[in-house]
Amino acid sequence: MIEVNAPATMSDVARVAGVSTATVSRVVNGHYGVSARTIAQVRLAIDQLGYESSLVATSLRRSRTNVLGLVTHSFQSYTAEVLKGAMKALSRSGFDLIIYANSDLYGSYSEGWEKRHVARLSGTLTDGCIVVTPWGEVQSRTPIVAIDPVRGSTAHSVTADNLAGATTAVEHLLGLGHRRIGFIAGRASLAAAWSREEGYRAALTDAGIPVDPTLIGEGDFNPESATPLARALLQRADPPTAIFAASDGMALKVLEVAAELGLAVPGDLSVVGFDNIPESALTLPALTTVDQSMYQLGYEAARMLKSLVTGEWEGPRQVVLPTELVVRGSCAPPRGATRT
Amino acid sequence: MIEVNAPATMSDVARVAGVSTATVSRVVNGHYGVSARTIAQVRLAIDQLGYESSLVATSLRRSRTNVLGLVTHSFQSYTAEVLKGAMKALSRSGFDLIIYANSDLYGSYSEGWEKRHVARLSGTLTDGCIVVTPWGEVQSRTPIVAIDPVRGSTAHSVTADNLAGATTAVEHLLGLGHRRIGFIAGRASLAAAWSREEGYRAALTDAGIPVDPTLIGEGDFNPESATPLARALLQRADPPTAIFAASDGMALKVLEVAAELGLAVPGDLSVVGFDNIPESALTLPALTTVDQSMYQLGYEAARMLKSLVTGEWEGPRQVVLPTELVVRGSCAPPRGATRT
DNA sequence: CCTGGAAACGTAACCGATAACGATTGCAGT
DNA sequence: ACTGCAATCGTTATCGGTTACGTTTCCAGG
Repeated sequence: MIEVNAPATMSDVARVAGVSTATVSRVVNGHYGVSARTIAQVRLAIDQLGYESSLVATSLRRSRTNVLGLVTHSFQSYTAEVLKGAMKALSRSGFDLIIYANSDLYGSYSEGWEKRHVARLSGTLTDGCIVVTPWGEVQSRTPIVAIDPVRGSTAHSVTADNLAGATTAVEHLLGLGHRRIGFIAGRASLAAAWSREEGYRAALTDAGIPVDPTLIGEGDFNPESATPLARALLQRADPPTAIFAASDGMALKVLEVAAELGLAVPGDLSVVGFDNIPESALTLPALTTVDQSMYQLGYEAARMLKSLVTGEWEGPRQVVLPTELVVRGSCAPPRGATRT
Repeated sequence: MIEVNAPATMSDVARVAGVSTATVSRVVNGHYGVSARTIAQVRLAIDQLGYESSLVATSLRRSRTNVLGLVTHSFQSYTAEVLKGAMKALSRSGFDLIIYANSDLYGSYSEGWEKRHVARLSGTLTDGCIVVTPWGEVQSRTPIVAIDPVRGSTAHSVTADNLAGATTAVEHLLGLGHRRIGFIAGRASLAAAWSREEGYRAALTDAGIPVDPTLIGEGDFNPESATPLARALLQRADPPTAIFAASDGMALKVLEVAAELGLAVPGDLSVVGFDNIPESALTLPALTTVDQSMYQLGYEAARMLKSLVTGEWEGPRQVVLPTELVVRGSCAPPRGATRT
């Protein structure tokens, strides 16, 4: 293999092999209609020049590119899990994955980021896109699969069973004897946030406890949003004995506020989160939370998108994956209560 | 904004605005030579059609694309840290980031993956690439920055101060009174592995302790490689009282083997790792290790690559970042020894 | 009124690859 | 030798933009 300065192009290969670019293209793509001798010549030239076909040129010309895109608002620890799962689903499938992050939009909280990202990719580069936690509906000429879609979306999506997970979490607190349970909600437009709140309401209602709207704080999944809400809940004359937060990030902030106010966890206050991010195992006490496997979400999303692109998807438009309660140290019976 | 099925192309905009595509291009790219009235017309058409320029077409024609690439062998939890750091360095710089993962190569341990990935991107899509832990030298027409390069590489790179980190780790063990310290090495071709072994040797030599080659196991950073090596070390007639592993992944396997052999950590055996991956804080006992900030590595690599592309890089070819010893519970003085 | 030159804009080649189509070759059958 | 049909291969238009270059417009100055 000869290392050249400028990367070899298809016409370089064609010149060296003494054929036309069309023939090189046919060899590269395994099309019919090339003699064995010519194939060998072209292969040789390709090896000599270290030729690798340009993703860009191929994408521009072809309708199918065999590349799937993934766009995300920001990179978190769970993003790596999603990517791992997606790559597992794609391994040796012939589909490559491109993750695109725009430097202007990254980290800023501007509406419509997912549309712009997808538009940039789906013009010609990718055959379809996975969108992680979109804030709005995303449309595209090519298939889209959302992980954690917006509420009311009928588009293709993969999501955890947030309703059941939240119900289980609150039932866990109820089982410990809690009766006044606060809730810190997520970004209202997201289906995940809505389902988790529904689970909270359902568990209480099923236990015959009326839902007290003043015990619900309107967070937005952004951890910082939880701090003032937790403060407000815990400084009331009649504070809740437990708080269920719609995400681990927010639950961690609840722990911070509790420490700041001199409340012992789980002695004075029980806390439950949702997501099971790695950090929640590291706090003291470790956070009881609801696990949703981001790996699994990534895996299913990629599998679904792949089938959508090839036109062989048979499953439902919306895939729901199970969740699991992870009991750690942040919950205990309320003061002066006996375990029911 | 009208939602159309097929994404609007530049000639669509040109037709609607009643100008040529060249003029649209000039407006989009802010070039001189367009009247204010025409600019307004074109802007209007762009908004009406929801036009977004095609990354692919632009890349193909232009030499500069303002997109940087990042390629990695696999997605790990630390990969997200690298990405976070890189995006921080790139935010509002005008450079976007593309991460490319090939489904054929992913997870398989085939030589030359980094070359193929980079070739795929640098043909035309990106202005430069960050390569995370390459296994070989990577060449390209466009600038390359390696995170954790191969040994002996003179190319641009960012790496942690592995030598100092390893030295500190072993000095910590020596300070506790250990004299027979085993070492499980990493993939020999990587500079990081070599430096960590050098640090191990240097610390021992400085303490006047001869290096015993039979106490060194040849791992490859793959956690599984450590299991038989740890077993061999610990089942000797004269086992070491401490083991320093060149990565946390391997150190965690050492803990497993110790448990399997009925050895108490840190009572019977002290263990130190390297990397400070999230999991090392979760084990019982938690792993003492050397922290290298992957966030910082990603940040510096992106900053360097950006400057390299714009031609304004003034710093050294190789950037070295400090490390820090994180003392947790996996180390104690050896049995029957007093702290020196 | 005429000329010169800059500003504004269109035309067309081009980036690297693909694919429809046309041209050439080889060979079997008459 | 001639026809006919495959198999093989080259030509060329094309994907969506960018840009060198040419053309037109417009206005100031002589």
